[in-house]
Amino acid sequence: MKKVTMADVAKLANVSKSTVSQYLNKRYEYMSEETRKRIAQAIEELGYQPNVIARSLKQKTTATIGVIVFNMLHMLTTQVLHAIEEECQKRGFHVIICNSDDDPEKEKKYVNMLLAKQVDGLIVFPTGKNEEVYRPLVEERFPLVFVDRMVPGVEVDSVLLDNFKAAEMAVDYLASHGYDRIAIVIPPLVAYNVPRMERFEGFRIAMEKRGFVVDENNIIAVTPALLPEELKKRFAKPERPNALFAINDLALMGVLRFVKETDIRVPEDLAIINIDDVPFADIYTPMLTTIAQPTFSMGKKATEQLFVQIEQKRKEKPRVFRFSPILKERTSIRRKDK
Amino acid sequence: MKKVTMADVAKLANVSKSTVSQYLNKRYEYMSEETRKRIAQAIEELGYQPNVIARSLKQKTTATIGVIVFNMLHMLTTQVLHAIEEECQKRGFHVIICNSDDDPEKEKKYVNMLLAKQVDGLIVFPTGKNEEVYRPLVEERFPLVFVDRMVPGVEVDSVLLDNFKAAEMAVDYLASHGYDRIAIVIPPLVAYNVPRMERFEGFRIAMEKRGFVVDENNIIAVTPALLPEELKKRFAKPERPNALFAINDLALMGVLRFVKETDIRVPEDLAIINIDDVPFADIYTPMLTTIAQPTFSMGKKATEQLFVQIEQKRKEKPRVFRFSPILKERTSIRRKDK
DNA sequence: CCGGTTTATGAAAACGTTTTCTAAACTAAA
DNA sequence: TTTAGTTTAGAAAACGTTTTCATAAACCGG
Repeated sequence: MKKVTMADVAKLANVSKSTVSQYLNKRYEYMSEETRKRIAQAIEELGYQPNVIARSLKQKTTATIGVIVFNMLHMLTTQVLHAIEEECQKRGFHVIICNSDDDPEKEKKYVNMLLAKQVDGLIVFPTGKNEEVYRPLVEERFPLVFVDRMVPGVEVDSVLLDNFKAAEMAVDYLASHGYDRIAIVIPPLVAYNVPRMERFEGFRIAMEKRGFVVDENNIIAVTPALLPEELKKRFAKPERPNALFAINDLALMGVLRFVKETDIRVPEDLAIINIDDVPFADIYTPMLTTIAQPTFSMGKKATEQLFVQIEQKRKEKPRVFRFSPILKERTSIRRKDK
Repeated sequence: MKKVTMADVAKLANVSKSTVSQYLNKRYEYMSEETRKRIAQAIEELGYQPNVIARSLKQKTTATIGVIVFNMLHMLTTQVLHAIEEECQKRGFHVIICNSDDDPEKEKKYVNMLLAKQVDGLIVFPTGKNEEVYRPLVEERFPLVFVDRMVPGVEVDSVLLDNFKAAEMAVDYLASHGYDRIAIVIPPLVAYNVPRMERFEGFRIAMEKRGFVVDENNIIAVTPALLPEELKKRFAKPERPNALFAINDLALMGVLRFVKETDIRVPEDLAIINIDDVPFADIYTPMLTTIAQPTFSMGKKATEQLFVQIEQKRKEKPRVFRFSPILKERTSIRRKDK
């Protein structure tokens, strides 16, 4: 049943395959009203569907892009993906989604598979490794954009949060509300995780700018699962922080779990702020003041940028787009006099 | 650069394309160690990557499946998708993701595009419409499975929550904890939304079984955004419910927002239970008792089932897999004596 | 009625594989 | 040495399009 081909249409319409092809590609220029009608009818009658694969082989273009993400379950991912899908939909493109699970090996395998599949471009939330995989791609001007993270040593159009600003926003907001003992809560620092490093650096710089010292004890850098434990230890020690800056939603969960297990009151005893707007922010008590990422705009931009690369083959120097974080003022922070 | 083809490899290795093809498909049977080595080396030397498109054209199989979801942002979707991706990854398949946005027209367009793209199978979270689109597919035995919802009038392998059981679980749990005035919170009822209807029916039946009457006032069927408002109205009336059963996470959000705006205490004045485990369930105060869907198993099953369809062309009668909900007992419900 | 334009169509060669069938080369037996 | 069988490898025809080029038909002014 699935076997009706262009040749069949041609036969039925009494024209050649070439003519049918013309018709399909809307090259009506030199085609009589008559034939056009006959073809249309033949197509209708046979329920003909062009075989996209065959066309792709000829045209070397697939109207498909690949997206590789390092964490499919993360909300940021979901939202950016949503925007990507939407933009592609507008252009008649399809999206193949791959989950590297933060494993550079998988990531590598996927980019190769996607290239073999002749995708027209790639949007990657990179693990941060695999420099040698991406380098040839940029050399070759293969359409590629990074989102959220970068790969040190590879220059590619990238769509990132302005992490410095986000961190600064956090400490400024806290400081201007009278908090002076601010701790940062962050997963373990690894050099290739650019946003993490940037947020940390941004924090440190903002603190210094404000004249605060960053006590080693106030850098809670531990894997999220261990966070409640670690925080408990920290709060057993003297000079308790009076504000916590959680670097992302996972860290926030750790913080919230910790808070729940103690009798610390928020915001009376402890202010909380974090990066990533979470869906329950205004349902939680107190409502959580967060620093949101403009996920939708980021996904849109990433896709748009990919398409400029796809369309104009010659490419200028890669650009890094930094998106401004958005402060969502709620009630987990309170004016407090020193 | 991207132009190295099998012919090039053949030339360099001094063999014919056929032989290279054999090699690539691991048909080593009648191939000397010698040639095998030469080919391997030629491939290595040229950095040859087979063109999957060309192969697909010949083999009429693309190692790609399409997934159409009606809501990309929903957590259920994300999690099921994650499992699907993982299962496909194991089998060397790719997944194209499309968001119908709960618009039957888009959904229809997408299934046609995906078919034209020659995907080997389709997993759909259907809007519930488009019977006429799916019917021919099942006739033709095209690999297809539905997830979460169904399409009335089309019999297809489906992976669904056991919605009756979920609803029953909710009322049983509530009832056995002494709650007797249970209200259901649910988006507007529409016939083609199968899970919604089933949950509602399940609720009604379970209530009757328990000897409770379902007061019309205790069916809060309104779009989630209007929920806080509507609940406020309901609680202004007499015979307030002492327990709320939210049919899904969106309804839950409405409930929680409502609770936050009033001084009703949970669980003292009001018990809450809902379907869909939410990430903040044990961070919220009180911790939320929920009825979780086994999303991962569902995604896995859907994919497995799709692959049995793909592999064995002849297909027995479609099966509906009902997954048992999982009660997550927490503290938003309390023993209470009448 | 005749060359020269237009206008409309078709033949055939790609695209890069897989696959079938045939042939060459080698081996062992006669 | 021939013969028959066994390995090994290649030629060529697909797969379903697009695209280039040639040419046929129709038109048209002189």
